[in-house]
Amino acid sequence: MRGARLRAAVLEATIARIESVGIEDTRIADIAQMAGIHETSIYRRWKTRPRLLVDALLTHTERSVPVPDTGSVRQDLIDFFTDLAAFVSTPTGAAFVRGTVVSETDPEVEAARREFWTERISKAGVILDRGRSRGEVADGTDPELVLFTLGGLLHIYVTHIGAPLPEATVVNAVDLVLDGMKAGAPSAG
Amino acid sequence: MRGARLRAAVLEATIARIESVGIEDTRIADIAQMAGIHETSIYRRWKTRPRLLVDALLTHTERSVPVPDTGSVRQDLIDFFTDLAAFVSTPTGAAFVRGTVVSETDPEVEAARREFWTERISKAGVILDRGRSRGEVADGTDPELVLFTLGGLLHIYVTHIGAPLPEATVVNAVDLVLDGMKAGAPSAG
DNA sequence: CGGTTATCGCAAGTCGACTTGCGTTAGGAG
DNA sequence: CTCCTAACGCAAGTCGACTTGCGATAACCG
Repeated sequence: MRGARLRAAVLEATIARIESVGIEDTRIADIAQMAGIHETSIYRRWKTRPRLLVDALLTHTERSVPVPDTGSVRQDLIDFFTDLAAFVSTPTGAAFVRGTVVSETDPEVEAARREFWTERISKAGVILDRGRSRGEVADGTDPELVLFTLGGLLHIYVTHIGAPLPEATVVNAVDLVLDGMKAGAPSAG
Repeated sequence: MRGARLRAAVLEATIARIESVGIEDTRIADIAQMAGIHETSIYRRWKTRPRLLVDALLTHTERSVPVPDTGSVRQDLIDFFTDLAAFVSTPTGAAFVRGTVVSETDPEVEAARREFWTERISKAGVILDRGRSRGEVADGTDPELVLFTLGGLLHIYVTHIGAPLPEATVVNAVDLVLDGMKAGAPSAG
């Protein structure tokens, strides 16, 4: 076992461990044993535990960033953030949100984390763009601000509230933000 | 040195260490030495490092939660969150926001963290209440949702973006949220 | 198919968080 | 002022993250 095969095995073992015992009790010694390789190989390739966790979580989540297109900004935003809320409510999702934060001052993890979110944000940006071309959204609206604001709500729930966040909250938040974005609204921006 | 005096000395040493070498390089052995007490005393009283850090940060920040009252919801919100943004941009502030996240699955820290934020949120809630009684804010508005949404924006910036967040962003975010709250707005709820 | 080399296995060790058992003393109760 | 007990000092040890030096080999290259 070496190279790409080893990497795949370790990543798979990492995800398996996170999902079975939680991210806290995921020892790299256990991962190594489960992957059938030596502990040292992990440290030489990933350097630190946070990096391995982020790499595993990132690789495991890369797929499936469905950006809805229902013809309504409101519905698109609700769908998108309901999906995100669902993901963030799973053990893996919560682990990812919190786990990336744990890294603290690690430049590598910092970069990976930023990349992950900015990618998601920019992809979701088309929701706002389509809405604007449809006349649903005011011209001066900053897509990034809207997305970060909505995303921040989910984020603070996971990291500081701990509560599962009812679906109604997403709808309410979208409406809250949306009514300030509608073309007919008085002073949006 | 014992009891309350010991506690004060340890807390002071902890803050000093955080501010001089950063939260990452703050060893409890160093804190013990700086406070002139033994390492064991810290572990017996605080149990874990995160708990000590949170306690120190919390005690050190307890004061000064100024809730503005300018007569305008918009200005009140801008002032409040600009202050919060400033705090969160300081080393201690960022350490607190991120540090509380580090705690992960510790019930004690979880509780302290929740208490900290809910206290702030509830205190700031009067801003919305005053606004509603003034007719600036729609009746159906959920103060908590608004506060968490705005707070979440700051939070995601600190934890995932890392950027200092320009003052304009606070203003824009307040306007974004506010225009969905105004009594004249169509569907705020 | 033989040679090169980066990658891996293995052992031994560092470092910091955290625990435990026991002796000692501060500091309040009476 | 004396006694009592919870709080502290100290030593020794556990555990997991992370490092390092060296021998072994898998995998690509020719």
